[in-house]
Amino acid sequence: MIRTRFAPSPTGFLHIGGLRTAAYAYALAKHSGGKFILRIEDTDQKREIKGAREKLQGVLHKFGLRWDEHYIQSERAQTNVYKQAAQQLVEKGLAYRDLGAIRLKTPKDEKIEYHDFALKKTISWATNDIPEAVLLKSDGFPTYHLAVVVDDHEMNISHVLRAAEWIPSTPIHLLLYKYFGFKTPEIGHLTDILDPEGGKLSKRKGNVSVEQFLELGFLPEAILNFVILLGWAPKDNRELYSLDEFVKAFDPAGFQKSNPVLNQKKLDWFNGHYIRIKSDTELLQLIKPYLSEITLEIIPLIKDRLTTLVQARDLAGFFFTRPQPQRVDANHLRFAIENYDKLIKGELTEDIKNQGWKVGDFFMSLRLAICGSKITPPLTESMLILGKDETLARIKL
RNA sequence: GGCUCGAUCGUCUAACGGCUAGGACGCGGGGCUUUCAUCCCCGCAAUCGGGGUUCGAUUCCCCGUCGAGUCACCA
Repeated sequence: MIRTRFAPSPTGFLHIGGLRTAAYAYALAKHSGGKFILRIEDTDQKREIKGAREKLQGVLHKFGLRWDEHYIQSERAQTNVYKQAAQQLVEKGLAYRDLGAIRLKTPKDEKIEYHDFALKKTISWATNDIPEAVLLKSDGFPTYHLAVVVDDHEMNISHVLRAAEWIPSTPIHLLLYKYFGFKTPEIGHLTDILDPEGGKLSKRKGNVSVEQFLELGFLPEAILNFVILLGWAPKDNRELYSLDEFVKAFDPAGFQKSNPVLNQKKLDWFNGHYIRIKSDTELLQLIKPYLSEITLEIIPLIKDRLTTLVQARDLAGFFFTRPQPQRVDANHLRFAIENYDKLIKGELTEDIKNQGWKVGDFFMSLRLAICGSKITPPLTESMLILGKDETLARIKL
């Protein structure tokens, strides 16, 4: 049975690349009915951030990524498993003490290699190039290298899937598997998501945290769909996937080898798509956090116009807040007031033309007076929702 | 710099060694339309360079170039 894990360190937010890693590991396991494990790698006490773990779990849940088992390394460290493992290597002469820590011993003039199931390639190193990495820190906590090898073995992880930044430390792990006599799991490395400006996606250059995208009003479905297609593609190039559909279609053969660039325009497109396929009542609930006064009758008017949920404020805010008076042709407004009933029935077009006005100009004056913007939902429907009194009041201003 | 990985439209990508290199986003044009969108139609746009191997290279090999990652008692 395939058993995968997502092993983030709780740094306070979930990186968009981390979400992708989790989704791939989840799909890899679930595609064949395996188990997906969440392991919190918090062995660095100095970087401990309170509440980060709960926050991370909450975000994962929003995406439907549910784990079957859950471990916390700092808790496991208290059982001394890592300390004993390191001790064992020292006794076997495969590691040594150095300034209060324990370091790995690396063999001379040998070659070590593994086959990467995501990169679909065998990668090898000369053991002389492998650093004598610290295994156990002087505070008694294990480093990532020791903890990951011990835990993946004890938790029976069959496939390790992680970011490409880990490739250089893989030979250290390979050596440890060998030294401990553990079976080496299948190992796969994912591409790095690149920033449009170049280089690895970083906080500096823009949004990288999933929470941030969520706050801006991107839907989990859209973020997930977008991110799984950065670095993975099916043979038929299908683009729309729910999590379950992705799990069903998942195939490691679809992993890309070269680093993708994050293209926010595509995310926008996915988000617009997922907003549009929501029911009006679902969308109403989703928009409320951004515009609490929003009502169901307004939803159909703005649904096709939203890229993100937060935009509902700009698009529908005028329903609840009178706009600043705009400079428009007073004749247009006067004519609208005099013919209000005909206007909202949509029967005023000919009369407008007979006044010698362009229909578009006339309605733009009204639009500006009522909504305070040139970009608005359909005007007549908006007037109906506002009601005669409020509409006329705004025109009279 | 050492080590490691990578290279198809601007971006995400498809193409058992064999059609006019396909799709999507974006972009341009058009249709619909009282704005903006949505929706529909059309279009622009790519195999990094040089050598091989082969009847034939996007695809396989080598070199170069470019890009990325990593070189902590952080993960």
